[in-house]
Amino acid sequence: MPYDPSAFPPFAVTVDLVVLTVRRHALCALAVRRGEPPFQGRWALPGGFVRADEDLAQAAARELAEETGLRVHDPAVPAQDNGAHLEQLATYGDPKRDPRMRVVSVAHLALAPDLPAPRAGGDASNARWAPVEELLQQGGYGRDGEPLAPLAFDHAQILADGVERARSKIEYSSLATAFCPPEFTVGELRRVYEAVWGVALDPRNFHRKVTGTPGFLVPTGGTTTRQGGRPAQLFRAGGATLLNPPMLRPEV
Amino acid sequence: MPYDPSAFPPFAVTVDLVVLTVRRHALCALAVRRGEPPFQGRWALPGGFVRADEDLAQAAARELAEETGLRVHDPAVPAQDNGAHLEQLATYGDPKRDPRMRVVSVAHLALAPDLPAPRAGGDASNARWAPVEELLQQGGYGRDGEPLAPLAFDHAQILADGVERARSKIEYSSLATAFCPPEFTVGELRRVYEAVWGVALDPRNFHRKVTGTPGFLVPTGGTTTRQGGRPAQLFRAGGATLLNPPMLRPEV
DNA sequence: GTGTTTATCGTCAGGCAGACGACTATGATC
DNA sequence: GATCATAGTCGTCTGCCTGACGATAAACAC
Repeated sequence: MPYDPSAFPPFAVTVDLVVLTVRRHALCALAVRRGEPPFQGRWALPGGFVRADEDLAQAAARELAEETGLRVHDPAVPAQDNGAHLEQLATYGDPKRDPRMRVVSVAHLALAPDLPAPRAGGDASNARWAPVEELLQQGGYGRDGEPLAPLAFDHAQILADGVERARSKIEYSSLATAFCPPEFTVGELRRVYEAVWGVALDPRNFHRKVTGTPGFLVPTGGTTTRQGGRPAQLFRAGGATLLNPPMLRPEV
Repeated sequence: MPYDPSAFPPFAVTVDLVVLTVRRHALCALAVRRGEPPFQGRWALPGGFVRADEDLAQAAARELAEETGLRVHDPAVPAQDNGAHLEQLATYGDPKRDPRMRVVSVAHLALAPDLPAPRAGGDASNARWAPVEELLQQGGYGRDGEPLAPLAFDHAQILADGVERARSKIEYSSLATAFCPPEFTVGELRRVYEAVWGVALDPRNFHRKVTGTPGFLVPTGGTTTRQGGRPAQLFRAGGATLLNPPMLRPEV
């Protein structure tokens, strides 16, 4: 198959970001409001073109930094929590997914601790954290009375895929700690699982599981009472990335 | 961010295929020999350009049919085994991965039963099934005395990612049946797991596990002795796609 | 028949998870 | 200060699943 430059159609390649965080007991995603057609005024996932000299992961990290100020966690510095988790999610290339031209989008999934406030070029009204159920639900009205319109393009599908990836991945990996601040309690970690899965977990069994898994949590020695009640031990994420055996989400 | 056509660089988009099968107790991948530079004469994964009006999955299915004659299993006809399993794997877009131009490749993973013989445009010498260890190993000589050169482009990485995906996915899904003919025995299925994981499994525990998982296997009523020894029951793949609890590969 | 191969059924002990009781240590309220 | 509410932590018990492995069954080769 010769690589005749006239033999292949040109594509635009973008990265789209599913940025997830946990706020007020709910799994939330970052959404930005589109400023121009198509889908003008509708909410969409943040994203942008891949530049000529950029790798896909670089482009995703750049977009993430532009939208949130987050830096990407460097796997070479495991002990230091220096940013968000970022991984490639999937690629979407339906010929009609963008009405103007042929665009292939490489979606990425980012997991971040709760952040102060989104910034999209400094305009806060054009970026927000929204519960994923609200973004995926069609029709009706959001918490602020705004009518719920589906996300632009195929972004509802991308978001759904990203949420499902996150939900399944925290089962067998230590990725849930990416939603937590550098130091956190077992209860805070449990509330992350509960928000992502949308279920209630038994605090005692959860405590036994996460503290009994070698390398998952490392006690820092400190305690906190920021959640009220009895002071809780503080932990950092340990070096283990895979949980074996996994923590399976309850069925139904 | 305006979609000014002059604002984004044009990309070529290809699909590359990791086609896996099990032959003679070994996990094998389809490799094709490159006919022109770069990497002329080297082995590579099959693949090709995505056409202007094609979805990514369509392009991958078309390439798979061109290279192997396989049709893709239609999920809408679960009971009928009408082809191979095909899923998107990951996307590779390093700016230097192709020395000629900017190419983004959307890799797909295909799992197929053992096939008669590969065909690459009718020329058998330019396509072959090779054990994945041989394709991933650098230096030395293959079984036929041919010197082992690394796969072209970043295809060794793509192959490694595809193999790891297959190895982990048969843990928690019924996907291993995609390596089997429409009717198969428990022993044949076990040999698939053994080949993919490269380990030996206890036949008794394996039998208990797969026959005890509801919806995994459906007895057809027939038996066969094609493996020698006592006749074995024949099964088809059941409707279940997820195994819960999973069948974990033995550690180390 | 004897030996070999493969399939299939059973048994047993250990590990792990779900259900849940009990106790501890803080802040809030009266 | 006593009481209450809240959250954290330690145990116990039971049932399920798995790994290790014995035993039997049904074919073929000689």
